[in-house]
Formats: sequence, C-alpha cells, structure tokens
Amino acid sequence: MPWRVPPGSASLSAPIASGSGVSVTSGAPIPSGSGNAEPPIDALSELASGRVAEGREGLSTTELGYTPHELPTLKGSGHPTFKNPEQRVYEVWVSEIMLQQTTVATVTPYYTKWLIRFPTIKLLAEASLDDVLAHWQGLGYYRRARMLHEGARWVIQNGIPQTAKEWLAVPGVGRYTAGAIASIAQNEPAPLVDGNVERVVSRLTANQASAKSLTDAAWKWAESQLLPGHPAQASPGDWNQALMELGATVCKPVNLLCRACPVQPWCQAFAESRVADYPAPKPRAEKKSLHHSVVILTHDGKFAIRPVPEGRWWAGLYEFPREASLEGLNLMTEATLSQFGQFNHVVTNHEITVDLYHAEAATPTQDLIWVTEEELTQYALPAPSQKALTLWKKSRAQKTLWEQETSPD
DNA sequence: TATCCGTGGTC
DNA sequence: TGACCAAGGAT
Ligand code: SF4
Repeated sequence: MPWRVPPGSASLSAPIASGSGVSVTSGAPIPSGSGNAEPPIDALSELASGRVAEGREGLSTTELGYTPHELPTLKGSGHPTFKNPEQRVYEVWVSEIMLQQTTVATVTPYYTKWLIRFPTIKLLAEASLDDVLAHWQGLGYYRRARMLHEGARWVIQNGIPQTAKEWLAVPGVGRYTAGAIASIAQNEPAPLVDGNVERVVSRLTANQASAKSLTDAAWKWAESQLLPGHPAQASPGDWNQALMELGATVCKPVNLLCRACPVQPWCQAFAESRVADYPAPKPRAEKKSLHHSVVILTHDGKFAIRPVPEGRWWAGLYEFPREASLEGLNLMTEATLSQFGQFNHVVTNHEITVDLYHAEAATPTQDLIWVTEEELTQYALPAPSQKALTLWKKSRAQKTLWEQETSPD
C-alpha cells in the first residue's frame, strides 16, 4: 500500500508525512511510517480564499487537506513498479481487495508477504488455490483470496481492464474496487464510495437516510465531484484517497475531529450542531451462540486435518475435524477422546464455544490428511484451528513439564 | 435485497 | 467486557 498513509503518520489538518524513507522489500515499496514532516496545512485559511466557497464546482483534493505524499518519493526511487503500469495495477488491486473490511495495520504484513510470493498477476494466476489461501490465512473473508486468484486468471485470459466499467467484469471486483483501481492506478476520473465516504457524505449533506438510500446518494455525490472541469478531476486517485482518509482520520465514526476538519464550513451536520445524528444508526443483528467440538487427532507425531466443505464458514481451508458435538466426533473416529481445553471464537454475530479434545489414532485413516507440524504451515487453517493448535501445544508443554517435575530420579 | 462471509483492534 | 467497527462482494 505505498499510496496509503501509514497508520498514525498523518492527519488531515496536522503535519502531513512526506512519505520519504520508503523501504523496498523484494520489489514492494512499503510505507515507512515516519516521513519528514511538512508545515501544517492551514486548511481553513485556504478555504477562506477558496474558489469553491460557493460550492458549485466541487471541492478539490487540497481542500480536503490532503497532500499526495507517496508518489513523488516512489517516482524518485526509480522503482520498477512505477515504470510498469501493469505492476502498479496489480499492487493496487491486491491492496484494495485485502483492505476490504480490514484495517491497514492488519493488512500491511500480509501485503508484503503476498508480493514476495506472488509478485505478478501471471505468477498469481499460475499458483495453486491452496497456496493462495495459505497466504491469506488469518485475514478473514477467504472468498476474497479465491476471487482474487480467479481474477488473476481472468486477466491472463482477457487482458487488463482499462476502465472502471471493464474492471467490474473481474471476479471479486465490485464498484468500489473498480473505482479505486481505475482512479488510483489508471488515473481515470472514476468515483468511489466506501464506508468512509458514505459517512462523510451523510454528514456533509445532513442525510439521515439509511442503508441503500444513503449509499445511492453517496455515489451520486461522488460522481458529481468528479465531473469534467471539477478540480478533483486533476488527480482522481488522490481525490478519492483524500476523501477516504478524511473519513478515516477526521470524520470518524466516533470521536470525530470537527474542530480540525477542513470541510467544516460546508458541513450541514456541523451547521446543525447534530454531527452525532449522522449517519442514521444501523439496526444491529442479533447475536447467536453455538458449540463446536474439535479434535486434535494425532498419530506418530502427525496431525489429522481435512478440507472444509464448500458453502460453509472457511470453505476451502483445512481444519482439525470439527463437529457440532462430541457425538459427532465419536462418529468420525474410534479413538478415545479426552478433553484438554475450551475457548470462544467470534464469527460476525456468532459466538462459538469450542470444546477441545485430543486422541491418538491407532492408524492414520485415509479419510483424513496426516501432516507434521511443519507441513501444517503449508495449509490455510481457520482461526479456531489455529487457536486449537496453540492450546494443544501449550497443554502438551505443561504436561511434559509436569512429568519432568514429578518423575522420580 | 438481506444475508453471508472472518478477524483483530478499540472504547 | 461486550458491542462496534474496518478502504465490500456475491448471491
Ligand atoms: S465538520 Fe465534523 S461532521 Fe462535518 S465533515 Fe468535518 S468531521 Fe465530519
């Protein structure tokens, strides 16, 4: 995510990180998080002299308080990324998919490793799905990885889309991602709306509509800002990022910073002193709880795993056998199960209580995949299986310690 | 169109 | 501590 601000390194009305000090790791430019500080942008005084005070021709990127801080440095680095438009497209594509519903801090290490393992679209297309999923392990929403993989194969077949509209045909790319790639990597004046933009628009226009209605309004507003002749068109990628960054760092869901907000003079919600009323709160889903039983089934130092069937949570990943009950596990194996732990795992609006069992199998049955702990790292395991493994190792270590302490000399 | 799909951080 | 959230897409 070379074009994104490292977390905490810049805020819109505070000193802006220049983006210097970009490090290069195996071909991937990564933000350092500690660029040189430039003088604060006095957004309000700029606005006071602003040509958009009447608000008719649209806001500009500068008026959102945004300075494009990464591109110059990366250009200066002479990195191949910026000599190769296709590579630029790929890196923006990967990061936009990873960042869906996921924070920059979480994504960053995955992004780095991803570009090392799958440096180009072609190499991603040629990789196996298992390999792809293994590099997504822990990021969640695994369908994204599968679609990105499919998308890479689509692009090898059909070529790189050249417009946001064309991007929509690529698996896993919806209208947000299409707009992001087209504007950031291909300089097309394509609008985009994500959760940040939707929230900002809701407040700027004092729109209390909920869900789809607000989304539609936000898209119309975003489109209107990028019409021909509007200042945002000069650098649509910067504009879009500025808008999202405004939402992420100033016009936040809670603890918003209206006093430092560069667009406060045009904010209808602020004018009404009702910023807390926008956007309308979403109805929250009911939380459900359920139980699962998981077995760490071992034989001769190997672990038994099996693929998660399609159509379920974690489809396509591999996990320790998991059933709805202990009875389910007993139907699966003849080995004697002994419980050694329990933990909770939250999946969206479900809280799963997982009972952990261990058993030593008499024989490695063919319906399961038997792997060493080393080989286990080659498989994508869902978080509950990862937790189970961690607890098993901890349990075994304590047992070993206990045996050592209590064994007679 | 409402629901499903994960996870880790924050307050 | 639990509720809420994060740069969505597919069905
Ligand atoms: S003034 Fe406050 S509510 Fe309005 S856009 Fe700025 S941060 Fe958001």
